[in-house]
Amino acid sequence: MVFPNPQAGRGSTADGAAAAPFARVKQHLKDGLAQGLWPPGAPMPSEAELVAHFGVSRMTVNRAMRELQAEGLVQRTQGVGTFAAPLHRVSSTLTLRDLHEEITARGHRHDAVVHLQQAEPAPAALAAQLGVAPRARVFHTLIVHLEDGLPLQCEDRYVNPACAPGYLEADFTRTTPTQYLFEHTQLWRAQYTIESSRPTPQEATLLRIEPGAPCLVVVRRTFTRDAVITLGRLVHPGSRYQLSGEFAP
Amino acid sequence: MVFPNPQAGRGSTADGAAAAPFARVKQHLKDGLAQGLWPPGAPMPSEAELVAHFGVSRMTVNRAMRELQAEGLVQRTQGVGTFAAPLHRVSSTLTLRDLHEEITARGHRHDAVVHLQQAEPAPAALAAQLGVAPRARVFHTLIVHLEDGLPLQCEDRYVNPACAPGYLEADFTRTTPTQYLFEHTQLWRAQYTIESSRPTPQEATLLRIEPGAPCLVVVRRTFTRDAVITLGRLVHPGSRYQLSGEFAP
DNA sequence: GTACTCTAGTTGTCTAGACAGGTTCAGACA
DNA sequence: TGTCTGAACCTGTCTAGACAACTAGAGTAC
Repeated sequence: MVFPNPQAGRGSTADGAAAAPFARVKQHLKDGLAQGLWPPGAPMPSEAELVAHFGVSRMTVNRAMRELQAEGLVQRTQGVGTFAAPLHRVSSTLTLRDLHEEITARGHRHDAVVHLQQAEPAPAALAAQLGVAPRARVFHTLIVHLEDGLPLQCEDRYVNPACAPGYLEADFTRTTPTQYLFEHTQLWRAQYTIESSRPTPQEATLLRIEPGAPCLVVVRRTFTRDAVITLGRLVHPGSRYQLSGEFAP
Repeated sequence: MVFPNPQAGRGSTADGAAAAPFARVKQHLKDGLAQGLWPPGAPMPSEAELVAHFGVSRMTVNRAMRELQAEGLVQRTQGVGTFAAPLHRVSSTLTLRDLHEEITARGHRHDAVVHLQQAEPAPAALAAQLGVAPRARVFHTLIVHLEDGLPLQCEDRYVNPACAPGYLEADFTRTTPTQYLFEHTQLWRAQYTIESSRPTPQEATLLRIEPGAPCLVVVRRTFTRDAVITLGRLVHPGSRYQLSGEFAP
């Protein structure tokens, strides 16, 4: 079994020798993987080998390996061994932040205009998606969010009354539905789709964009352990909004 | 300090008592968090308390807590304690799969039409983004991917020749640039943005859509540890393509 | 040749104890 | 009143050893 040079690609001191055992072992393995010392699928040193090589206890080596496995860098099989993971897929944690947070984090002003906040009978298709009886009353809000006065998001949202009975009394000029639902429901699971499409005529008017302008549309459904909490359609002018993310091993 | 009922919300047997110590402790804590027993910011039991309550060793409790921290469910501060994490952000791992994989996984046929595969001098702006000298030669491909004969993605890509010298010789009707670069470079970091915009006239023609049709545009940059590997603009007709993802604690 | 058993090697898990480093707060002291 | 000190408590880390579960391959009996 081969070992990468612990000094490669880093400063000369304060790491290879003096560092804590766990950090030393884990960094050594990450370095080796980054350098391509163990190509995808290749067997990596066993825990016993690393114990002997570093003079640390097996628990320490085991923790390093377990964390690399959690990070998707290696694959382990009991009774067989540890192998460098086949190439990391380009994936990333995409965070759908609360819009209020996002705008204020940019140092801008967030305003919300509530166009609709009422209970109404759900059409059959919507009722099915929310998991309520057809024609049952559901809560409906239509809110436009502005960043420094410019419309950034049109939020059309239906809420299951059973999950958030007080939803119609909330003041959505002071808090966002996202935040309200976070605080008043037990969020358990969320689904979303992201697509590009044209706004409806109403959305175009509310967002003050031309009717055919491309929009980034996020449809989000959130669930408690058992029921659907809310179904939201978030429409953003393509010219004013983009999602971004990053991935690193 | 309070403890949730370990049986709540689950089947009656085979878990609370017989399960392995580590799994038992971790599930207990996750249950309590899911039930809202420790609201965001509330102090959770200390390791010593959990050791006494479960009759396990501290290493076991520590591992459970450390993993919950890695999952973002709790926050820990040395000398202070462990606290339930403030609101779980709705975040999710968004996987940008290789398009070939994605199409074949749906049971459809994938074809690629290579419109351009050549070296050309990089304009200043592009050179800066790729980290090469202005007017240096870079590799350029323009490929349209089709799903069952229908254009699904227009892939306009620039590649740093230093990272993938053989790029121009690859047969991109048989493999995708994404896959080629995965196999021939040391991917280290990736950035992407997702936005909605109109296609360029050329893209509209290649994708066989009307000029003003909304498109989902993903711009992706990938890096080795030191250099930019590639810069790609992936344009998808909004009517034919959407991203989706899911989040669960 | 086939089927079985045994063994060496590997990861998975757990324990009991130890020390280090950090925070908080009460109490002593000036 | 203000400041320092020390105790109590917390997490962070590491060790040495143990047993369990699993796999792959060598060897053996049929």
